[in-house]
Amino acid sequence: MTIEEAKTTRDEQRLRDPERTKFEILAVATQEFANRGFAGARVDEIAAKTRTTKRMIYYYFGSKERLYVATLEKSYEDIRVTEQNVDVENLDPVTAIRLLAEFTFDRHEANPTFSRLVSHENMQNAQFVTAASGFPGLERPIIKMLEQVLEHGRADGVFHRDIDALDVHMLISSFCFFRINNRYTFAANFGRDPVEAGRRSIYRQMIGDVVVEYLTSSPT
Amino acid sequence: MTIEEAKTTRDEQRLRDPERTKFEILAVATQEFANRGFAGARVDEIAAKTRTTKRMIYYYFGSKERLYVATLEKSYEDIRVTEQNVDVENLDPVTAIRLLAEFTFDRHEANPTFSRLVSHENMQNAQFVTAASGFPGLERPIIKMLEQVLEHGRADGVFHRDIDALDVHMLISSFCFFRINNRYTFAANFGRDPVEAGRRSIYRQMIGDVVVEYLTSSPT
DNA sequence: AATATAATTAAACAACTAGTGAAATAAAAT
DNA sequence: ATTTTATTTCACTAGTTGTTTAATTATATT
Repeated sequence: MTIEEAKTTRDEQRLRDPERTKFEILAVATQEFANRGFAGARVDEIAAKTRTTKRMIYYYFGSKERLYVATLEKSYEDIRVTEQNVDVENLDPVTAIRLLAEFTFDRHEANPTFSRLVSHENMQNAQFVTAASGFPGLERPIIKMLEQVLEHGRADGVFHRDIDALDVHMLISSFCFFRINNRYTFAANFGRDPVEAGRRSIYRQMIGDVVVEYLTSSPT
Repeated sequence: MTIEEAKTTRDEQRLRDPERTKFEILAVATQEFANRGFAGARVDEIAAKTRTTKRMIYYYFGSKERLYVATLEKSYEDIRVTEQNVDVENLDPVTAIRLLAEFTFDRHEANPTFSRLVSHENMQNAQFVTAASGFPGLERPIIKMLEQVLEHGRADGVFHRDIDALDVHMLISSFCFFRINNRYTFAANFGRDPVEAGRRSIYRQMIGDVVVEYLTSSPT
């Protein structure tokens, strides 16, 4: 269900739908928190962008902070679900690792909201992500997949680097994250918008090449 | 002059020192804006952490926004100065590019404040960096150096990739930036703090290897 | 030394913001 | 038919926050 669906479907059958109300609040709040951060977001503004009222936000979520945490949890859960749909089981390691890199590349581009939430969390030392340990979606499927591909690649003798899944993930994520999240200052500083449509395929191939060349090369 | 110097030197000779007052406000404001962002920072808090009063901030900087822009300008200028002190003129291209990568790596670690300011700027679509065009420090020395090294490397036949300085810079910066700025969520999500002292040399070498292997490998 | 200028302090203002309380309404569930 | 639950309205508080008015005093100038 998208926000638009939730909005348009409303009132057609039921005048009251707690699930839909909660969903809409959460969806709007996610956008607001992603765009302005926890401190910058305004409860009144979130309420105004929903079909419901500020009072309902407190009715269902209790406080601005609990609403914020709820958006974080939902966003992490969504990422986990997305990653579960990737399958590189039967591919050769080089193809598989490139595919995982491209998947992460696409995910960042398709869902900048998540990256923005993450960025804001880091700017406040991840206080809410850390506080809510037992956070759902913390075992990220992508890591398991990377581990298998790396093991496979080493067994086949095509990967020669002594590096584990977490660091490969960091290498891939950093590039994809930076391209999306630092788009504006990069464009302002260097006169090149890295998210410009025409350059997309260049960067998508680039991160794949970077990872493949690194893993397949030998330490000196 | 550091903040500490400005604080301790104060009052020894003169009770009033506009330059020192301005400097201290700017230094404290930079920390506050870097830590909390423009919206999250509090003028009262900035004032409280200086030796002077809130009124002086308005006396010298006019508004919170102009103070913020001043910290941005100062920070960019500092980076430019730092980059000007790098010299890779007489090194072979592979050594030079690795040195530039390591320089950027070190710079991010030594100055997380700048990265945080940049991150916050991006979260608000770089509205202030963009607005203040004619911004000082926008021609970054590192780009010129990368251009020369890349040209040299291609002339020598050791670099085979068709990639320009800006994209190499993005590859290097993204890794260094992510390691520092996404430290907290990365640690919370994956149980590994990428800024932990013991892992520093691994990542420092890794970004060098990644860039060198990518540039020296051939497109397929 | 007298005066003017610039730096500094103290306090107040006005707008904003998260959260609450209370009361009323009515759709759904029982 | 009755109870429960979801929803709206709206005024209000208590605390915060960016900004300003006015008075004070150190330093520079004449």
